[in-house]
Amino acid sequence: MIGMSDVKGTPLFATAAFRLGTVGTVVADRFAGRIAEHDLKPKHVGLLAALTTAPVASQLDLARLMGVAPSLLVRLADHLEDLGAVERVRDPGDRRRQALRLTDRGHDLLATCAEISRSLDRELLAGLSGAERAALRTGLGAVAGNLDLPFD
Amino acid sequence: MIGMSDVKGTPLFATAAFRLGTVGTVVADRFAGRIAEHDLKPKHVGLLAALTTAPVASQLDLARLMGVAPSLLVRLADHLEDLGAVERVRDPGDRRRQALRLTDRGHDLLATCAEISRSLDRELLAGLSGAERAALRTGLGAVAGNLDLPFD
DNA sequence: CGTAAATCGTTCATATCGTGAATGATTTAC
DNA sequence: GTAAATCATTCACGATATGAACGATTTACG
Repeated sequence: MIGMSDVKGTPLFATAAFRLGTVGTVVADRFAGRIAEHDLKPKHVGLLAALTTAPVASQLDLARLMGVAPSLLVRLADHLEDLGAVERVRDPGDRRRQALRLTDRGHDLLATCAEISRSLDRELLAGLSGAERAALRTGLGAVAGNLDLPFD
Repeated sequence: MIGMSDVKGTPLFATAAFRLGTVGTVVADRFAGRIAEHDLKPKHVGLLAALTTAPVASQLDLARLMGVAPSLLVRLADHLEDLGAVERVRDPGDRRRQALRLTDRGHDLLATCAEISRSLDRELLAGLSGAERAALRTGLGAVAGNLDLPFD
């Protein structure tokens, strides 16, 4: 009976890949709508968040971490600098490198985004038990690990 | 002691919103990479998939279902028509309406995408027990429901 | 040493994607 | 039977991400 299960295979709608892709996209869009009033886009928040795990990092390292082109990271950093959320500091040991540093305002903005995320969670997770929420969270964490995403 | 829990709140990285947004985005990107050789983008697959639940539907209905502008749906349908995956058929009862119908080739393409999704699942879910996978799937289904996404 | 190659940040041109406004054909309301 | 609404479509536009080119700096190595 080897291979008896999955003869037809999981239907497309039921795959984790399909559900993650569709649900993730609309969640990201909704998140984008809420942070727009703070002049932020999801990638800006991703950059701010990356700076909390790697307090100071070169722009190129950050670009690789986020999986975006270096030229894009420049513009993200420019915008965050305009907002006063990050500062560029030349690495004295290697003057090519621009390290990004979170300012107090950057921390504040990040705290605001965290509150928005929690508020979004209340809507997304409505009707789920505590155990179900925990299972979803750890499941997402495991998938993130398989994708080499830098989560805690 | 009202409000004692969540004094600091769930950290941003641990929120479902943040994890869904980030993980979902990279999963969607990876999926996009795999279907590219078939001349498809995620939205094309979404349209094909929508046609399996509503076998024939007007383009405007489909646009609303997918949450995209009607003008975009025209271009998605154009491309799928070029690929021979869908046919436009005028509704005889209301000749303004163009109904989209999946062709055999469309069904084939969708089956290919389903196989790609299952293959992606094997990577995303590596290391998760059967129970964990099931919990993740139902959790995603529940979130999809809270977002009014049309899943089974 | 000193020159060649690599690295980092930046700018720029370009491709792509999604939207909203305008248009034409058809249908519905009154 | 005329006016308003609906559907599909085209078009111009904004926004986003990329890769190529460039200047400044650093590293490798004859």
